[in-house]
Amino acid sequence: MNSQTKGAASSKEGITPRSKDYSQWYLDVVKRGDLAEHSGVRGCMVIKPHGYAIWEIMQKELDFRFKETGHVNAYFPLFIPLSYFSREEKHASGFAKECAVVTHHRLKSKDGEVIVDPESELEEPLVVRPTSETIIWAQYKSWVESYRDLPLLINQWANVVRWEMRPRLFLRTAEFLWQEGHTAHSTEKEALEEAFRMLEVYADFAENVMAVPVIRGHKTPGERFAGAVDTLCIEAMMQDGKALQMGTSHYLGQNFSKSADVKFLNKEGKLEYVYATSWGVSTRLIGALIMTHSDDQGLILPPKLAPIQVIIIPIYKNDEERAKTLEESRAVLAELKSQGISARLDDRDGLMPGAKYYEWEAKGVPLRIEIGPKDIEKGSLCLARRFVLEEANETPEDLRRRRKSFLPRAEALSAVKPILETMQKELLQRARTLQKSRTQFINSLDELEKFFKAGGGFALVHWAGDTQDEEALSKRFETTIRCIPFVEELPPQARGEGKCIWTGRLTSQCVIVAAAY
RNA sequence: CGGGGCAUAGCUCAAUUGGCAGAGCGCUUGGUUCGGGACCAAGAGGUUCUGAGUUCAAAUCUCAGUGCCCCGACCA
Repeated sequence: MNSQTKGAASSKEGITPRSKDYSQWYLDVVKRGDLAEHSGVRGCMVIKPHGYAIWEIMQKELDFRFKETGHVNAYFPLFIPLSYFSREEKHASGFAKECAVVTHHRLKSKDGEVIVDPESELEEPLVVRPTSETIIWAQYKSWVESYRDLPLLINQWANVVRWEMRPRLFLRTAEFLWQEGHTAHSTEKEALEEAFRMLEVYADFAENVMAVPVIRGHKTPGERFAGAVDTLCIEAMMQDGKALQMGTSHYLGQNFSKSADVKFLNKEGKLEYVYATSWGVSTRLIGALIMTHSDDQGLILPPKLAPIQVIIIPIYKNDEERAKTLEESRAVLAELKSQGISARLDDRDGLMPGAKYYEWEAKGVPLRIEIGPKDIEKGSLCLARRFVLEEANETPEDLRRRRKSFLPRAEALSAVKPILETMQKELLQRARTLQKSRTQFINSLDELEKFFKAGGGFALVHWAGDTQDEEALSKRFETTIRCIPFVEELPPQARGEGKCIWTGRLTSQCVIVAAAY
């Protein structure tokens, strides 16, 4: 109970999650945003239509970027024979504690109950994939013979199961949806380039579609993916100052090709093991979206990810007005659609307009258009934005007023697109400002302690410790080393040499320490 | 998997010492309403998580089980 939002982000800014209990706030946003709920099935969640619509847009945007970088989609089995796991030891032990295993294939009735038929036990248990490296590489063995077969650039959209003990909607559930790319290359250089390229695809998506600023970096050896030579990641800061890993891209070296025995003949006619990468992002991204942008009114969606970008609310007192405003609403709807904007008309009768405002705000719709008799009379439209960037010294009332604007009809219609674009930009800008304001370069353990006691955020520290030092640091501050940022990501004072905060040794390596989800 | 808490209408929760199963919200129907969460009236909705025990009597007490939430360990 000490990871609250006091400090940097205060509720007077209207951007901050209602105070005391960030996780309660999070659940509230998920619920009122109509995104997902826990199902009765242990650790699993139901993604509701609105939440799934967001995922579909994410899929579309990501898939487009994968195709642009030369990848194709395929699909591999859900079940992995247990023996496949024993081929890569580190990988197997990394996932050993969280696997669901199928051992039987039949049910039968006994005393009015349905039981697992003990006679149907499988000769070899099947592991429900926690990730697909092993089964995909078993397949690649028969696909690769020559350097001419490379590179193999394949992605799959799938569900995976990791038997986590503490589920949290979108952030950590027993089953989740994701994409996993698995590529094979003829040289180390090319594979490394691929790993970096895909990390950049993720970073670009996070920042330019999700409006979530990220730090690109390497994981420390202790945090590396099981079986990887190097793990690259993007880390984002949530509104409470905690970090969330949004995506990873692994350089696997020849580990998996050796364990699956995938060799190719190179141009010189020599037999060589292929070089591999894998990379993935999951529905956790939706959790990141929620925790980055939303406020006490509920979800805020960046326009590029909003299944509904504009909601039209007609206002009327009687049948005559109803007919008129609905007619105008439909005309406006058609014009927005012709602009390629995703718009919808809320023509439900019997609900007060105000009730609809609250509902669509909680669902994160970026822009609302109110159409009443007065607008029709004046030939105007009322645009109400879900989010505007706050100005210095602005009162909440001013802010609320500024969210609404009344414009002549034609002007309003041509303002919609620019407003959406501005909102997209400003959401990123606000998140970036928060991230910067809570990122601090720190060079003593005392200061580090103060920093986390005061609410925390990203601490940039010089680090030369090993995995054991890392564990000790984690225990002491209840934080982890999130990543070793690429040099370009660092502010000037964090570049170059400095004393390791833990061992005192001189080092040029700077890391981010933070509490994490 | 370890520590703590909770489980009653769709949701949030009441129910005094063990004594008739309740409210608000939501839902249905009708009417009046509609520029920031409307109002009135009528109505539907329950195996009080499951199983056993104590008792004249259990939502309430006891035991066991299950599920959920919070904290740790683990994690995309």
